[in-house]
Amino acid sequence: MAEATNPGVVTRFAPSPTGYLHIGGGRTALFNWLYARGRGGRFLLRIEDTDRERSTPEATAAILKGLTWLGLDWDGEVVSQFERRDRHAEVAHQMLGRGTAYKCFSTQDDIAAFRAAEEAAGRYPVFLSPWRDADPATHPDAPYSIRMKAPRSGETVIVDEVQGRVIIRNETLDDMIVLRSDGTPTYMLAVVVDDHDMAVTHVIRGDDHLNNAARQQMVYDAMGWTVPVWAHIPLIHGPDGKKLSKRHGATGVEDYQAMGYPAAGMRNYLTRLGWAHGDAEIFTTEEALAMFDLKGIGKAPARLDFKKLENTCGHHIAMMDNAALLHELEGYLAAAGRPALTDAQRALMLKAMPSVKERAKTFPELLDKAQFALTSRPVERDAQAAAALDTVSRGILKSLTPQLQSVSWTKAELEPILTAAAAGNGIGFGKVAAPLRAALAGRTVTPSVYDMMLVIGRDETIARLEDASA
RNA sequence: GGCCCGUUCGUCUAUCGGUUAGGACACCUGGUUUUCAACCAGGUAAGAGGGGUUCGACUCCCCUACGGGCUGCCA
Repeated sequence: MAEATNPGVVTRFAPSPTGYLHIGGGRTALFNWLYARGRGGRFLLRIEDTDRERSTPEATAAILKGLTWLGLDWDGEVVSQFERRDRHAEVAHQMLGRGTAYKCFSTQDDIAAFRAAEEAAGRYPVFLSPWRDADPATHPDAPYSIRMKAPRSGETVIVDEVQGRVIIRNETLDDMIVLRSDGTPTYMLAVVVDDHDMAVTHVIRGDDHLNNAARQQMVYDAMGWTVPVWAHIPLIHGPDGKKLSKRHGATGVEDYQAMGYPAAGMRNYLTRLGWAHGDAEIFTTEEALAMFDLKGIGKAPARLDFKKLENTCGHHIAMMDNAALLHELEGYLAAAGRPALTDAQRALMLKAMPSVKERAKTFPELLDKAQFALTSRPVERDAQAAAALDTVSRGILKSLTPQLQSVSWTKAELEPILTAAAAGNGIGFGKVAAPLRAALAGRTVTPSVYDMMLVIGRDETIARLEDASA
């Protein structure tokens, strides 16, 4: 273990339910999960659904589905941030009582006017509320928001496990609103209250929150709460180095499932993207759990590389258990909207697995390599296969069938027959293998001819040879 | 505009002041082979630019360039 186990660790993943689970979010969740689980700690899930306009139950369901597919399980119930709004408001009022927050009667129009005037003058200062130090006796009977009374001088230091010491001068930060004039909490307040109440010890999230951390830390301080360990990780970029967006194609975790990448491979790849532990490249989830630490996270944004993703997935498909592979393959079929396997195909697929899994990087590829087993007579032949079945070849295939009737169906018994056929016709084995592939699979690129014969069995083999030589 | 973060082979990265700058993916060459894949052996390829500090900088400091983020009564 890179670090001692620490059952006291509590991490969380806190997405906004405004779409499906973004691949970057999936990686953030994975890092949190690895960190907590690797230390015997807890991993919590909170849905930040305070934006009622954009939050949907469908999005929440999609996020849970994405996490589940990735194999990331969370402890306890999923927390809805929206449902905790009363608690947030309570804390805002406690801040008022502590003198660390104040009522602000400036309207949004006032603020907009202030900003417009400052910008016109070429300045971009923070908004300073005239109500910050106002005598409560002068408070009008009007709607107000609650603003944090942030320090106006000095600096806030964020000690971050990834970013190091980040110093923000307090004068660059305004008195952020913690409770809106309609009584609803803002995100900045809600995250802090929730993380505190949920006893989160390590906040591992995208570095787009790094600046926010300073203001959030002020809330911790204002309430006298313990600040969690911060770890702001760089975002993932597309292959062109730009922030990952729709135009890069796949951005949702569900897209990757539908493209046929195995979850174990995704976990490995995503773990390794922006994190390193020496030369470790291909590892199991158990190994990742043992190795993962915050120190190994890089500060620069990483780009998605599909070639490496595929290579990583190929290793995982090859090392996966056949039955587990079949099960996940069926999950892929459903996710991709492809027809499910019949019982017969399922049995054949399982039988074919050892001969195809070492040559596939994705599920579509696995299916394609196993096409010989999943297809049924009459076998459809592509152009090259048809060309391979010339008159001479058909004659050789025809001469083969009687011999195949009686041998025991093992590679050891089959091999002498085929090599003899080649030798008898004065040709290399490759020249016999080509028409055999064409007859058995309808293609010229297939797994080993012996593997195919053993998987589909004697009767099917003979029938296909007869079809081809007729 | 202000503030914050980043920059090592094409890509992911190792290095934590002294290395022929290492590994992986990709790519190229050769081998193996029953086609393809896999596999084996080689190879091409890197510390953004400029100043410092130091006996010595990829490593520490400053500037510039480029990229990203924040700058909401969004999250």
